[in-house]
Amino acid sequence: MEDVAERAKVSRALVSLVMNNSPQVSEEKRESVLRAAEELGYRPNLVARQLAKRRTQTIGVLVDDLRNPFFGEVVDGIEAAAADHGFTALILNGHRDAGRELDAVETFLQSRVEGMVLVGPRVTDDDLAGLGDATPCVVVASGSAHPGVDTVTTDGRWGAELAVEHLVSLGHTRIVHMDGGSNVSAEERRAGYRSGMQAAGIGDLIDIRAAGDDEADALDVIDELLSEADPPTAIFAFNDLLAAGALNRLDDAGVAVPGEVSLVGFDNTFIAALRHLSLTTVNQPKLAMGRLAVGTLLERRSDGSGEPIRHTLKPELVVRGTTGPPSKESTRPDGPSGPHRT
Amino acid sequence: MEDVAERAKVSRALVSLVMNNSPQVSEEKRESVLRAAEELGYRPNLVARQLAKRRTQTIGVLVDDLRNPFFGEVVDGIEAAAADHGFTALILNGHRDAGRELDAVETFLQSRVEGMVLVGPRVTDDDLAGLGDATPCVVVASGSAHPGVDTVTTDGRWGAELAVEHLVSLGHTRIVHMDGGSNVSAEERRAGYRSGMQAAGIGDLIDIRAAGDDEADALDVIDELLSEADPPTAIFAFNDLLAAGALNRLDDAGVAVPGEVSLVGFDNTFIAALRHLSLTTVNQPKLAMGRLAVGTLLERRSDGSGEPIRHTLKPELVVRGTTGPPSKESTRPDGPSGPHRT
DNA sequence: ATTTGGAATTAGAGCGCTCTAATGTCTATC
DNA sequence: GATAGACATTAGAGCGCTCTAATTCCAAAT
Repeated sequence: MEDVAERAKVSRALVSLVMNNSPQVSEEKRESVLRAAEELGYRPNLVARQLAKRRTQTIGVLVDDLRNPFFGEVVDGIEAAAADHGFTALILNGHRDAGRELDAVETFLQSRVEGMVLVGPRVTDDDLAGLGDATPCVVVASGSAHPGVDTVTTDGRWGAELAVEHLVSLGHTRIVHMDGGSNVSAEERRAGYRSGMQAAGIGDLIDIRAAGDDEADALDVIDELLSEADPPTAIFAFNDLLAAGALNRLDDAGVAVPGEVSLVGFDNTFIAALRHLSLTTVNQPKLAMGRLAVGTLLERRSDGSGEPIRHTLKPELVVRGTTGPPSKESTRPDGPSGPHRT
Repeated sequence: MEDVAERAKVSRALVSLVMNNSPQVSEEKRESVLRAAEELGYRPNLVARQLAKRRTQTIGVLVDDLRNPFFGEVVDGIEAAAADHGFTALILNGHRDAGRELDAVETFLQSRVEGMVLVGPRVTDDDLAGLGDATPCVVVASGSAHPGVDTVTTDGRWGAELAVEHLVSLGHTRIVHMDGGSNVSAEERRAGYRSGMQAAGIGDLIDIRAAGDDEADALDVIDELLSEADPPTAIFAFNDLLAAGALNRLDDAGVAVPGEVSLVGFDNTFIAALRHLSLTTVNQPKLAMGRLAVGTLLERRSDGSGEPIRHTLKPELVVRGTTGPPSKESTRPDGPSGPHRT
């Protein structure tokens, strides 16, 4: 910069003004500075600028797992919205691990991001407690009750109820939920599954199996289910990836879907839409969630403190090919309408 | 920091030493500084540190498309290796657009990353020319002839030959290649398809259709192929996503795979492994490529200049369920062995 | 010719840290 | 008791930029 100033025969300050294209610099000087910069291959140092400005124009984006296409889409929404407002999104990967997430958040804080959005984080509210105050923070897809952070979620409970309702309307009663394990969203969807079952009068058939949120997590559970005397006629999986894993295993075992078992996922990632999977699932508006998250962040920045913002979007059911009526022999005599007593 | 120093009754310099856990500070002072920092909620400012150190300990990672699971896995490898060496990976998204990629690279440069790895970039060598010298740069998966950048690729030509060979060995001759359009890797795979066809003595049947690298890019091409008088018995797609799109469309049209048409993808992303797709494809060692890229970067950093490094990994064919022998009526009378003359 | 006001330009301090060189503090040595 | 050497600590400059306040410049108004 010094060199540029010298070459253009102006002061450092003037170079700075040009670089920030301030309107109050004469055309003549502007050009001469630009030329000098060009000739010297000068590239402003963002680090120094950030320090001097005490602004980084940066938001931190923490992603739970880059391999899950769900997150890719949310991040796309975030980046687009961030760019619209002149912010750069700094993406870090949580690798499905709360500890690494916390490290990432610490990195964000030390990097002085002007806000951060955590997409599907696994950290607890307690962890969040110490952090949310340092900089605005919005949690996407996971939800949080911590008053210091805002949230953008889809109503997982509602979504789960939709799934159960759909299965029930097809005639299913023995509906198992493969849950999300330690995933933060798991509880909500579990609750939706429960209330859906209860609403259908089959609360006594509630059957939840601990699974997870990755393909591999489905394998053991499916094996277990198939080995049982009275396997379910329908499975509601925590997410699409888990459902895909289940589909794999069911296929291995020669179980027809939806002939013998119906299957519902969650997220509506692009893999669910693949014709050959054709997975019935619950849609989350991923792009919109990303954009909304950034919107919320900026709102909070200007607004300062106040009540935590809780955006809850309504998911919707997307019926595809993995759900159908239960096969004859596995339907219960009294059907799905009346509650079952043992 | 000032405050911490004051509170701990030491100098700013000492606080700095503690924060970088230098060995040459007494246990007593260390604890008192740590305590003061804790009490004040002090968090070192990475931006200032980077400026003062004139090191950022950061590498820039440019990803072509976060939605393609291929990239997610490569990035996982990069991050792991970067972390091993004390670097933070700064991820930016190219959104499948050369212009945005260039912006991202400019951001990296201004942020003074100590190296960058471009994963599947679409920028041309000319664009790279001005940038590679500013900081070490390795291109992954796309390849580059520019002497200023190193590359980590799989041998796309070889992979394409494997695919063609496989199809030929099954008895196919009318093998169409749906190419990657403007994707940088497209040319190599095209060349492999060509030489594979020629090696099999069916060079006259070479048939390349411009497609792309996303699911949606497959639709029109499939429609076109199906409307032709003499549709192919096999399709070799640029990548898994494109193959998945093709599969969708073929399914729509009621064309059996592999009954009527065989299909081969490229990348071996996790979607290819889904049983219901069961896509025959060409594997790229994604994690290894990521790690290797970082290794190469660090090598270059210490080594300084020299010959460009070109790591070329051998891909391998993964045979799954979308390939089989051509149906009787569509096999040519003279079979796949002898060249065809018209 | 002098004043005045506005625009263009610049000097210089400061952002929060690190780093070198200098200083201070001990113990071991003669 | 003086000196050296090792270690712990600190002063202060500097990283590359921005920002405020001050200065310079110039044309219009007096």
